[in-house]
Amino acid sequence: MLAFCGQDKSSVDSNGRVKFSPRTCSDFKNRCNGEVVLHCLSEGALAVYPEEIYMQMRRAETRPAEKAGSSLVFRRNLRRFGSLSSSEKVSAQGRITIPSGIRKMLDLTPGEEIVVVGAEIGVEIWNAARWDDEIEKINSHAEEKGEREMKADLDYSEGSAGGRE
Amino acid sequence: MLAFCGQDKSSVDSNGRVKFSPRTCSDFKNRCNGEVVLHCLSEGALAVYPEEIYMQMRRAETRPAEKAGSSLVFRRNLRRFGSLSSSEKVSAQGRITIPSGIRKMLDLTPGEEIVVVGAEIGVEIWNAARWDDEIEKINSHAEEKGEREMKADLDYSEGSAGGRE
DNA sequence: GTATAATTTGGATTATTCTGGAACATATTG
DNA sequence: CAATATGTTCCAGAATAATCCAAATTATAC
Repeated sequence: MLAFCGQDKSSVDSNGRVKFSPRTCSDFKNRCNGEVVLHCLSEGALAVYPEEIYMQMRRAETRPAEKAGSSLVFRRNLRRFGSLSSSEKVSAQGRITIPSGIRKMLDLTPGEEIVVVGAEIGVEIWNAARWDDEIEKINSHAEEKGEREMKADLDYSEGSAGGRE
Repeated sequence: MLAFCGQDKSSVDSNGRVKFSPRTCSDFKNRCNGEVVLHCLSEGALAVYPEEIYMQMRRAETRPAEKAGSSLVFRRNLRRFGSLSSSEKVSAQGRITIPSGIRKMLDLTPGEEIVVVGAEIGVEIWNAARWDDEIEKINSHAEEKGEREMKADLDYSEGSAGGRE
């Protein structure tokens, strides 16, 4: 059975909390016993990853201390992941509290309509309006890519009489 | 005997559910005991694949966590497959529920006329009007390709008297 | 240092939606 | 024409979502 998939509409409660669907809850329960990392993405959503997944993501950075001494780009990268990530635990009621510092940044303030989106390795929490923009971008990109593939298929047959294979 | 072939007209019930034909039901029963993955395609239909088929499709992605940390394209890909896919089980009555989040996106809202189309590795659920457009596109593409092939065949014989082979 | 207030957290209750199944109607085949 | 298989509709039970409230912890002021 697929983990971390689908979309769930929800909202931020008056205390800045979000409740996950039962599906998502059990996915987190199974994978990491509810131990997650919240990470603020530059595209404007809050990623929620099992702790282990986040560790893998950061393990990609090797020898950070050495690089940090000489590279501003690298220091800013450490800073970005450090300041915009934090550990949380999904509560017994299946809720997490969004850190107040990043609520305004992501339009996830109390009362806002949100969408919890599966991303295979974890989920993402989007402001509903922002998600509409994002899915539109994703779809139009995929469409354009498809159109180009169809065009290439026609051009291909022109170049090789008898067709492919 | 061919699996996942042909077309069946049907409709979406008041609760957003679709009933498969007995043929399609037994195809899913045989292949995957009814465990399927629904995936929203960019061309505007809902693909229904046996879970194993979908897993093969996605196994192409290796080391997803590491790539996700540094690539927007990669994150959007995870997001696309994650948010637009979900596990379902064909019920004892041969029905599946279309996730509400993707109903509007695909014009598969309650009451809509639909067509369940065989696609060899699984089936696709199309809004009836959209399916008419799609089959038109498929046919005209094939026609155009045929025309170009015939033309290329002429050009070929021009260059080498005696024809090919 | 203590008491009060405010904020946060966890839980329980109520209302709504969803799911599965049964019953009935329709179509098809022998 | 009858019998079987299929499609459709409707309803009851269950699961889920939303709201509200109480307890606890923290912060602040005196």
